[in-house]
Amino acid sequence: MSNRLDPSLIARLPPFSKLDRDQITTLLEQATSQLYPAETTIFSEGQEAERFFLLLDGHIRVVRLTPGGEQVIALHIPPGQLFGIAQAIGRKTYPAMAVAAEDCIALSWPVNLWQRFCDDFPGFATETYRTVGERMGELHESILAMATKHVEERVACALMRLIQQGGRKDGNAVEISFPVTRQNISDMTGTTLHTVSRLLSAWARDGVVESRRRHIRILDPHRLVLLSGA
Amino acid sequence: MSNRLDPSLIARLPPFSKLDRDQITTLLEQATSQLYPAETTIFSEGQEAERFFLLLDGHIRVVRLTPGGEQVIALHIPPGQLFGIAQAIGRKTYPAMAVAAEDCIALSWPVNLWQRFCDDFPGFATETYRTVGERMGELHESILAMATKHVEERVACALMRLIQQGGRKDGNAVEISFPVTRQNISDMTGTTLHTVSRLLSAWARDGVVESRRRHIRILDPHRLVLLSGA
DNA sequence: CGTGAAGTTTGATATTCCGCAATGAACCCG
DNA sequence: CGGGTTCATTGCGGAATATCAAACTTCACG
Repeated sequence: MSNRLDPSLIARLPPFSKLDRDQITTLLEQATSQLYPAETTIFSEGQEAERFFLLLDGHIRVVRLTPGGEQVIALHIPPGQLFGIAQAIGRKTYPAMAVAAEDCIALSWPVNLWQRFCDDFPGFATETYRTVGERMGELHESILAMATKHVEERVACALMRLIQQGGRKDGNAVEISFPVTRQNISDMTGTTLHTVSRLLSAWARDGVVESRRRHIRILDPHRLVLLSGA
Repeated sequence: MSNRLDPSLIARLPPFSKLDRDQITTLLEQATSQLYPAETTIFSEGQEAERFFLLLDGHIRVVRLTPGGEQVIALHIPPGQLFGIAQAIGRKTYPAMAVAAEDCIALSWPVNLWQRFCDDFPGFATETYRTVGERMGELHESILAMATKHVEERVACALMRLIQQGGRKDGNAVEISFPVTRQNISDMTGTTLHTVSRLLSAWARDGVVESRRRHIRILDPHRLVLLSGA
């Protein structure tokens, strides 16, 4: 809960990019900064939405649970984005669970500041609604993929989404910059970790990917696109 | 494009329920009213969002198309709700296609009035964001169902969603009040019309449903809930 | 009416993918 | 450095569901 946050941390991020130095300072003074170790649950589905968050570093998994205990990963939040913004969609409770995919640092503010931010900070409201729209687009894409594509294509799509949000380029290859298990990928695509494992093995044989435990590199992104059946 | 619209048409609908008579009148004077015959495409995915809509009567299917020409029904819009509200999610183009599931009547306004509505009409912005939130919730549910449930359960869920939005009660039974084909249901659930047909036949044998061409009645809603694996 | 189009049913066959089971490799921590 | 835990691999059999094919109903419309 440091109150020595550097304005440069957030000055360039879209929701705040139009603000002047003073506004940024005000904003930071009211913020709480916290480290969430990997696999921490930041908030749960249905829980009262008491704060909203800005992810500074790391990646968040947005997860929904079934009554039967299975889990589905609906989205990933990349650094620099707001999350836990139930207020933006007229809710008083969080619509899903947020889990730190790796060690994460996030700022957060109490909900009662939400309206203030929207009113006082030009571009804040607009940008958050754009974010909501983008996430809705991603959900749409997921549904489309689940409804029309075969497992192999869906898994390829999932990998592509992952590298789009957390891809470290390395020559021709791309590595997913945060830890991902086979189980995680199966939770994104509605399959089993077995099937994912088999697919990755096959792709590794063909030189499309390479994978260590919890880490995946795509050696031939182009071939992956083909496999995704775009 | 009548300008003799009765204020009572919309005065009670959530987005406008807090407005006084004069405001409603102003609002209606600026609106265009139009009939969209069944199966009409009201707007297409990617198209410039020039107007936003309020559905007065009928049901809308929100559809996405794959490059391969398959279609997926992501949502249904019931009467009384806004749709085509790309502005609310920071977009300049419609994110999906809207098709009239039956004869529909809708009001629409040019986008340049959107900001005015948000500023001038108390509750309008809030209500639209609530709507966006609800639709996001539905997309989440779809994803959860597609990822974790078997076809039979998914189809049962789809029927339940349909009766929730367009269900005419009739004693113990419920009838879906607008036309639905096997193909439509398969487009909602990511199956084939063949499988849906088989399931409905089986359920009809068990007395759970009854169906004519393009119309489905649920005779035993409780059994359907069980089949949905809630 | 009669004809065609759209929607539905059903069977037979094909295939994908899951579930189960067991082994093996990588990592953490004391 | 050893022991346990988490994560990954692989084979096999079987169930769920798609695909193919054909006949049948219902309806709209001339």
